[in-house]
Amino acid sequence: MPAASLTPTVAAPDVENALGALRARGLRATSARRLLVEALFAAAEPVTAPELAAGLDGGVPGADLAAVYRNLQMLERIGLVRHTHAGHGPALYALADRVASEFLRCEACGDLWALPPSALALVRDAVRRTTGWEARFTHFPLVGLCPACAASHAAGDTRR
Amino acid sequence: MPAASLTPTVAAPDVENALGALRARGLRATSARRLLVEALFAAAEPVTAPELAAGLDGGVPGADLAAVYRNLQMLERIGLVRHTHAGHGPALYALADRVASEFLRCEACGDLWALPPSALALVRDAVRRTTGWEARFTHFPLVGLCPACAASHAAGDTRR
DNA sequence: ATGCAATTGCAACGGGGTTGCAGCTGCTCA
DNA sequence: TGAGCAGCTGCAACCCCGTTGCAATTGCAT
Repeated sequence: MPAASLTPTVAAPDVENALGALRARGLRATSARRLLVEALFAAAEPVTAPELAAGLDGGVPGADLAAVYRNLQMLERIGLVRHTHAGHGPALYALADRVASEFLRCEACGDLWALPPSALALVRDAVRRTTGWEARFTHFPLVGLCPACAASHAAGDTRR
Repeated sequence: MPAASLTPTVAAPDVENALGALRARGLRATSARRLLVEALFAAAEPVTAPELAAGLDGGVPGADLAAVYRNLQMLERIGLVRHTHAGHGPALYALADRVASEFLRCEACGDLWALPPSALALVRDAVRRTTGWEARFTHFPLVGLCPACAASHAAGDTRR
């Protein structure tokens, strides 16, 4: 099943509002979901599902990873949440209206840059002109070498 | 451990030559490796490790997946082999001097395009100019929407 | 309050790949 | 030619990231 994260973004100013968005769609505002949404609002940066599950243990019953995944998936279907694949590790989740849309990941040092959507407009233009594709660097990053690694690589670097 | 597949490509005209490249580095040309290299030479397109292991059962002892992975890794370190991540499935391996260097993957329909390295020169230029990065679409593809999906998406598509 | 479908929590599973280790085997050197 | 010994193999167990099945629970509309 392809077609992921192409849902329009939904912005929620706060936890109550986000839960309201669920109820409006006939979904239930359960305590597990409240905790998850609170954790997402509390997170400064995109976080992994295990991190979210770990952070959720403010509730007595241990936060279940499977439920976290299910709920993240549902929140993403709704448009409240978005995730990115930043390398080989687990995906990073964040409230949809918070993510700085575009990512670059360095293949050599692993560094991840987050850029405002406008920053790569020229790149998207070039892709459109030369291939007809509509490039998106939100769900999967643009991969390459960051300036530092590109430099050390151009000079005959001696790593390894 | 980042830093993958940045080794310079090594071309081997045939199986004997490839095995020679191993010996030249103090590595052993074992029968398992011979079978693997033969399978790679026989493959018309990039193949997965499980496919390689399955194809290797010309030898009496069943080809071991773990050994296949270890040997692919080693061949890649040497520069004889390269792999690409074409979506969510397993990685695709091929002889380094055979891969059509650049890939585009459609997030909506899953389609994968392979383009000659020159095709994305302008894109790499745009990336370099606007970010200072050296983009590479060989190991991880450029992700976005293919022309068809971009069109149906622009029109208010009703999928889902 | 009551009913009942939506959810949870737990455990088991699945794909993709890595690792530990005992035993086998290319390769080098006498 | 064959002995010695790293370098490998094959097997099984394991790890990570998620997903799924299912019985028990719980929102929430009535």
